[in-house]
Amino acid sequence: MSAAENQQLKEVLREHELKATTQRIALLKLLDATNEHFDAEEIYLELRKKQKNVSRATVYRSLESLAELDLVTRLDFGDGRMRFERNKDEDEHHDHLICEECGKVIEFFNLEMEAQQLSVCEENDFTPSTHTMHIFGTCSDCKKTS
Amino acid sequence: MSAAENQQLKEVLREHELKATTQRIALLKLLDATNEHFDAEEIYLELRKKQKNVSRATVYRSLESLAELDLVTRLDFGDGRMRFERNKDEDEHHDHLICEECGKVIEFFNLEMEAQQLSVCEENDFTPSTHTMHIFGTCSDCKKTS
DNA sequence: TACGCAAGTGCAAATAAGTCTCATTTAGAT
DNA sequence: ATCTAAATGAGACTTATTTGCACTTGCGTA
Repeated sequence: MSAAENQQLKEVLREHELKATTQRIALLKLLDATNEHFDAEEIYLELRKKQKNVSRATVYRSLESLAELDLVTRLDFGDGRMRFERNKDEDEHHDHLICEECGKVIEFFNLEMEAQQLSVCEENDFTPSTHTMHIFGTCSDCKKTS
Repeated sequence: MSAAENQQLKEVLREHELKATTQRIALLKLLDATNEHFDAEEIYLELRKKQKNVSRATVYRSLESLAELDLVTRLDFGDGRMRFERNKDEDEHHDHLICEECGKVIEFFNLEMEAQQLSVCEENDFTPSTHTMHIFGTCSDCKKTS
């Protein structure tokens, strides 16, 4: 509810030439406040739970605009729906470990891997724009349980 | 049309405890013969074009069984449909460079990258099963054109 | 502070990819 | 040649996402 946070998000939106609507602000605030990787439906339900009136269509459309402007990132874990994470400031790219049992997502960054990616691109005269590296498997918690 | 190829594919299927149906043989033969990364609909249309009678449901079901047995690999390039490639013999895992302009897919293998992945998994006490590494960007041909 | 209008929203209908049901067919063991 | 579990075809269904269109709202301007 912080007015300061609202104000800041309004500015972020305007800097990117998007109208600062209550729906978009609520959406950004939600993503800012979580470490989870929500899908569109979850975002929709969370916003509703918080008494924000918003429609599914708006959630999808907002996420699209925000992703285009790199304010959020689309994540595809291969299970048929897109997930979204807020692009915290201008921090470094990270990749994901995804637990196939509990769905937990662990973020990681590996400099050497990034370097290898660039070298692969050079070898193939390929100009990279983005990349995704997902490792699927079993997390430590789930190993204990099983 | 080679009877020898048919025979070989029949055996492959049987070794994996799948009935060697004409549909599955045609599907495998198609994937064997191409370097493209077809999606289910494309596979369906290609088979129809070749006068093979097969239904969409069978394409999906066959691809599922074949993927489970590692005879084909599912590829998710994040555009909302799964693509498939034949798992040539028992060769090494490879990753993909995907041209965002022409859709071309270049396969690569990088030993150092695979090693880094394992080390990331260890650091996080994570047991990997599979991974995907996709680099999106512009291929050399498309760079020339633009 | 009120006005205008393009940008944004809500709703419901439309798509798109993939899955499921069930009656019919077929591979392959006997 | 016969039998039966496995596989298939047709189409209905599901789930995620997109779109058309009438209505609303930010926000620049008077």
